[in-house]
Amino acid sequence: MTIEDVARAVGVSPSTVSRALQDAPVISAATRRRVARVAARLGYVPNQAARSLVTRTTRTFGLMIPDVTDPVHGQVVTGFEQAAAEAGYTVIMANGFADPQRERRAIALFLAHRADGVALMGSVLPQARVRATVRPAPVVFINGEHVALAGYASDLATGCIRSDDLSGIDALVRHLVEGGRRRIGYAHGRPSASDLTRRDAAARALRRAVPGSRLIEYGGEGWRSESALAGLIARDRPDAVLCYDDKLALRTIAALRTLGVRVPGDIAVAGFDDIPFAALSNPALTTVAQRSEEMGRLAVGMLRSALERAQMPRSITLPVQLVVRESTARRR
Amino acid sequence: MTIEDVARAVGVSPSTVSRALQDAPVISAATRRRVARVAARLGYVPNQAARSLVTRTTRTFGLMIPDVTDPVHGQVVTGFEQAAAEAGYTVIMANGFADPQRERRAIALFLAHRADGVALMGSVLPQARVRATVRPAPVVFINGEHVALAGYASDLATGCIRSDDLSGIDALVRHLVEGGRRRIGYAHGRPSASDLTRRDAAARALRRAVPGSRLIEYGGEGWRSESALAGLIARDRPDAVLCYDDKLALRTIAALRTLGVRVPGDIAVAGFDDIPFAALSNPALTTVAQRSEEMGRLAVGMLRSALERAQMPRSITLPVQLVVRESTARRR
DNA sequence: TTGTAAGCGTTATCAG
DNA sequence: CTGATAACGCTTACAA
Repeated sequence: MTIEDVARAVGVSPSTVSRALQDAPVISAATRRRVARVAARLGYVPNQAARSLVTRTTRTFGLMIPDVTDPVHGQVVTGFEQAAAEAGYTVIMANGFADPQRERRAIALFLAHRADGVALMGSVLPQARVRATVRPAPVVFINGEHVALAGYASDLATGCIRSDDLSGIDALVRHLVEGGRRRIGYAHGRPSASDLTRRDAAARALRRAVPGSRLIEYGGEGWRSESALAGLIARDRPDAVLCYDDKLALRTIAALRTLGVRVPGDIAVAGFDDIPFAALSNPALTTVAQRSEEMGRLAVGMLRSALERAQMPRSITLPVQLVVRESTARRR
Repeated sequence: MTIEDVARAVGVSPSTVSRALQDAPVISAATRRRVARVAARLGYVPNQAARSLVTRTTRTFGLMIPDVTDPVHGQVVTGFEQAAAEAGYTVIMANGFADPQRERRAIALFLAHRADGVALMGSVLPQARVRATVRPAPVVFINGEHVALAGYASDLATGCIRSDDLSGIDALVRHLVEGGRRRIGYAHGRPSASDLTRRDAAARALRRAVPGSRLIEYGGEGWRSESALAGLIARDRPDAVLCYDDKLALRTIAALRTLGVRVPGDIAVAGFDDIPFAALSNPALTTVAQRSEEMGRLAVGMLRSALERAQMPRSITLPVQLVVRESTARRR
């Protein structure tokens, strides 16, 4: 079923059908209607590949995420996909699993499909180099995880979106200290730039809030299981533990419970992200809310304006919000 | 950067480059190497659109899910995407949100992109009609949700994948009854075929296990918020509530907790799906484990064999497994 | 083993 | 307002 079949059926030329289907203003209303009717009856759907070939545009965005299974990533995908669909773009998706090899493969995929734009979430690749590879298509980075980004380093000046982890962690630490917690620990997630960034942010915030104190670290390089981590924490009995993210916090709370440690009675626990289950856990989890879905939408927005204005918008840091719940409640 | 540029740079014809890059056996090893080197240096990536146009195959699968945000869907996507990548397929993704209109749009998208195969998760559209539309590309349905599928009705004979909800619910009900629970309720999720199926399965299982008893229903048509639902349950005080899925169960437990109802002390609560957070909740959630990731992989497998053998494999019902945790523990 | 040429299904240009 | 016609970038007979 090609445009030619439709043309024959209507009794016009292929160009007329093409124009009619694109609502080109030159076409007569009558023809447009006839063409539309016949095309619908025949179930004709224009071949995107053929169209892309000539228009040199695919109306496709490539989206790489580390792993859809993570609730945060899922929300970013949702926001991205919806915004893309609204703008008439198709999304091709690939999981990168925070692995350089797989990320490169994902990018090659987007290149092969000539995606009009590319969004990379949690990419561990060097941003400038990626941009050079994907050029001329615009690339936006969402919460980049390239090693060089750990700690104080910063994203490229344009096209990067990230959450304001520093403020989030700072608010969290202040909240903990105000609650009378002094010995504060940080539970490491899998090694990553953002893990280090959050750890550093916590250390600084703590030094500021409680002069002379030092952040205790759990996990990190020699990272093993959550239960091992919880064992460490249970033995050490800090006043509070700040976890890399909500998933880890929830697992830690569960593991502590099996060890007979009460949260927040014995130890306060906080997470990061505000995933849907943070509010449902028992105790409900204190955390920092990231605007994940908005990040996805924003990425599409940046891509579109880069395409329209031929210039990538400046990088942006989204504000986060401290969400205080039960897991850090003051000791009775 | 086209195949012609590469050809010129190497000093051969475009066809030679094409063959070399595809590892066609006819090409000489020397040429193949030269072409590969130059192509890499130039950063040449074949244009998929052009390729599809002539090969009449896109190496692309369309995947529709109701909403990636749901953990179960996320796992299906992961399995699907991985299996697809391993087989050299690209995934184009669209959210259907259990809305016929959006599902049709998603399918139109797959059609436009000439996806070699299509997987629809939780589709609310009539299966046979969808098949007819997408033909000749194969379509697999994962946990179809078309209204006609509610209760006892069954999927098409080929290309459908679903979890054995009936056995799962049955095991759940028996477990509850063995635990001494007699007055058993079912908490409805959003209206859907699987919601009805599970409700019916629960009703039958209960009649079988406790002759003369009747399943109490919470929510359903006049469905409101979880807290309203929890209010209903708290007032009615059944022995146990079986929830449509884990998300609902977790929310219900949280809401009951704020009402001062103890789980499982006062009321036992069970879910369905075994999402990752089911094991972490407090109390840990009794549920039925679905093999979500495997469903995704299986869908790709079915699509591939349909493509290779020109015939869609028979429909399959995946076994599920009862996972007993704290939320349905025997009353002390 | 390599080159030539046709054609995949569209759209854009240029006449009419 | 509509119709020819030439690309778009690639693969694949067919020839050499």
